[in-house]
Amino acid sequence: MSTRYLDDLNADQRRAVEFGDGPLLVIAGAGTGKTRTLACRVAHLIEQGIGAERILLLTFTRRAASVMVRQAERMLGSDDVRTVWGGTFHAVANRLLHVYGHAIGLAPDFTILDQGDAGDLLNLIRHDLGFAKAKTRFPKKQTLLDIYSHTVNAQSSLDAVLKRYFPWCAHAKDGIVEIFEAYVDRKSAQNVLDFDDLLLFWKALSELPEVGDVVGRRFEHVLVDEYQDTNSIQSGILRGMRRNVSNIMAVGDDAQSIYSFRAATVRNMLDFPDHFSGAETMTLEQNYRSTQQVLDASNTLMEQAGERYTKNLFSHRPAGHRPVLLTCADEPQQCNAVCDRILEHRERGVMLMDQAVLFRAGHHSAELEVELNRRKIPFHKYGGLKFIEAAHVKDMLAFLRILENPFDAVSWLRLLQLLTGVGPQIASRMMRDIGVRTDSRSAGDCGGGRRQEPFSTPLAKLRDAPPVVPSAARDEFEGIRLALLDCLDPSRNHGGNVDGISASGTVAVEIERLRLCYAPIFERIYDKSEMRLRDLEQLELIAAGYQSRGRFIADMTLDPPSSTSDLAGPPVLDEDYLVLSTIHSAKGCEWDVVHIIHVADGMLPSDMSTGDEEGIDEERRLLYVAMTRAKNHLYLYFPLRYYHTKHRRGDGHSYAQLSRFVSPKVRSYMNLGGGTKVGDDDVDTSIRVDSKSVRDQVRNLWRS
DNA sequence: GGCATGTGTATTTTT
DNA sequence: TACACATGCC
Repeated sequence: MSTRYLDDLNADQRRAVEFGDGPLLVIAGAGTGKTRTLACRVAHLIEQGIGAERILLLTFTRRAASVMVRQAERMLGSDDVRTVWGGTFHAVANRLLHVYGHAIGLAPDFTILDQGDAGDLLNLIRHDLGFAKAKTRFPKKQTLLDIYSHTVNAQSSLDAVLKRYFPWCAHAKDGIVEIFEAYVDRKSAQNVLDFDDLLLFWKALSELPEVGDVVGRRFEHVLVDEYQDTNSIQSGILRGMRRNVSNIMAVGDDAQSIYSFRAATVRNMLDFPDHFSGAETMTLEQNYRSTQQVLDASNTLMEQAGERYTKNLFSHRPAGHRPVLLTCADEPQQCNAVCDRILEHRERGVMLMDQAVLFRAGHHSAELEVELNRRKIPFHKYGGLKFIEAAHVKDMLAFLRILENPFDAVSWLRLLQLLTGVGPQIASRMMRDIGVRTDSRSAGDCGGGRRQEPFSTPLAKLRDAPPVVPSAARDEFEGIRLALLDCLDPSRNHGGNVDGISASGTVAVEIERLRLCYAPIFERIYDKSEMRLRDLEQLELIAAGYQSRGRFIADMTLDPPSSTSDLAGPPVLDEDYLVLSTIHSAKGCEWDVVHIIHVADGMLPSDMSTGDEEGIDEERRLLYVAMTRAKNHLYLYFPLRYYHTKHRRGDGHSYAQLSRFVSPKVRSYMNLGGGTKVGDDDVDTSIRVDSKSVRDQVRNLWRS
């Protein structure tokens, strides 16, 4: 028996791995080997004779799950581990609901609305109910979705959510209620679930008397990563899942809780002993990632937090370099400084892949990206706008979603409106013609869990009694119609659509077919269609790896390709590239060299979050997360001056202030430096004063 | 009435 | 840059 992997653990980690039955909470600081501990736990459980398929490993991203499974695989030297149920709450919910959803009246061919789709649906309702032209200001689709989502995820009343987080929308409460009602109805009529529904339905499922027991007992052990970033509904799910079997291990770090906008709450960690009786708690404090210098600065940062945290990380790694705070004249200089440092490290042998640039908001890297391109430094960007959010990619997925779920009105609406002369009204009429209901009354019978035959539904009507089409759109519509029908034609498609499993390679074939009819529309609507066409080819390439259309669509929705340039061209294996990432997306990652840019008040903390203490505390934790990603070298960059063209006020620039988090005490653990070797004479340090008016001036940049 | 087109404006973080 | 809204065209 090869238990060699246990020898690599320290005493605390080992206790966690070898913990017996019952609930366990592990408080694991940054870089304390959390991932390895979880992976070992998985390996250990399997070695103890627990079937891999009886282990549920809930992580924050799909990638985290697969990393751990691979590690466990290596430890055991076998691929037994593959059948572990690993993934995000949402992905697991999707999988379980396909199996057990019928128990709560869900047809198994439901499709999932991503954030954009959900917003579109809300917007549609907002228009239908006449709130778009109301005299009083009414919340927009994104705000509506945020309110809805927060209410669901925090499991709290609409009143409370409005009052606490959206006070400026409180006046519209009645209308919001009306919209939410319709939203719920329409989703059910269309056989679609949004992200929140996945959790909501899973929770309901887990709480059912009989099926809930079956679902819960299916898993002997439940392991949860990043517990500090779970929300109330997720905690409810876990309690539902552990009514009969009490084995649960949750791992988290209260100092790294950065998802309160998704209603995540540290309370889940604090309340763990109440939620799971008999729970034990352990703490991991030895950091293996960073040098003591990086930890000193990070620990000091957290000392200022409103709440005191009990952990203090220590490292036994040999002394390294002090973090560096670089003051730059302005943003262009910041870009130069970052590039210079990156290349310096590269020349000293640090691969680009072992370096990362981190920032608060997706667009903070815009200028840097231009400079990187100019200097021909390859990079992949994580977070921010994604491949999947591009209009043309969404169009193609809408085609596929209609094939999967012909009642998906959001997708129909999207597609039909691509046609010339077809807007919301005509599209709705056409949908009614083929039996896709846009209102709240259910069209198909979704109860009973019986799968719809592909041709018993709108697609049959599309084939046998096509709707009337405006003449300008006739040709293009006919193209779409034939393409959709071709995709479902058994003679062309190796048996077509049986139980959602199409014959091998069919999804890719479908995309290829659909692209034919989409191409002319595509070229009419979008410019730069060359670039966009490549995206569609890429989509087809990804689809080639899938057998089931349903799986493909679900994966693209729940776990879309995270890096924009992942898809830019054919992947070259030994290609070296720099990582750009939002801090949120950098969670759980580590790099040899970390560059944090825009460490200025208004950026970090974001002035969107400086309203209350809690918000500011979370921003501080964000900087903490960013800093603790560094293994050996940590750089913080701060531009003194921001140029702004948008609000033409004064001379077009204003002075920023160093982030309030980088206090004198924190600075005392850093080396201070100018941004660039060239052009330092441009820096007028005398201007850097603690003046209120300066601060206000900066704020005016983003406000008003 | 309904759609295409132009203009202005606001842009955190993600499953 | 993408979206919401207003205007003008069929």
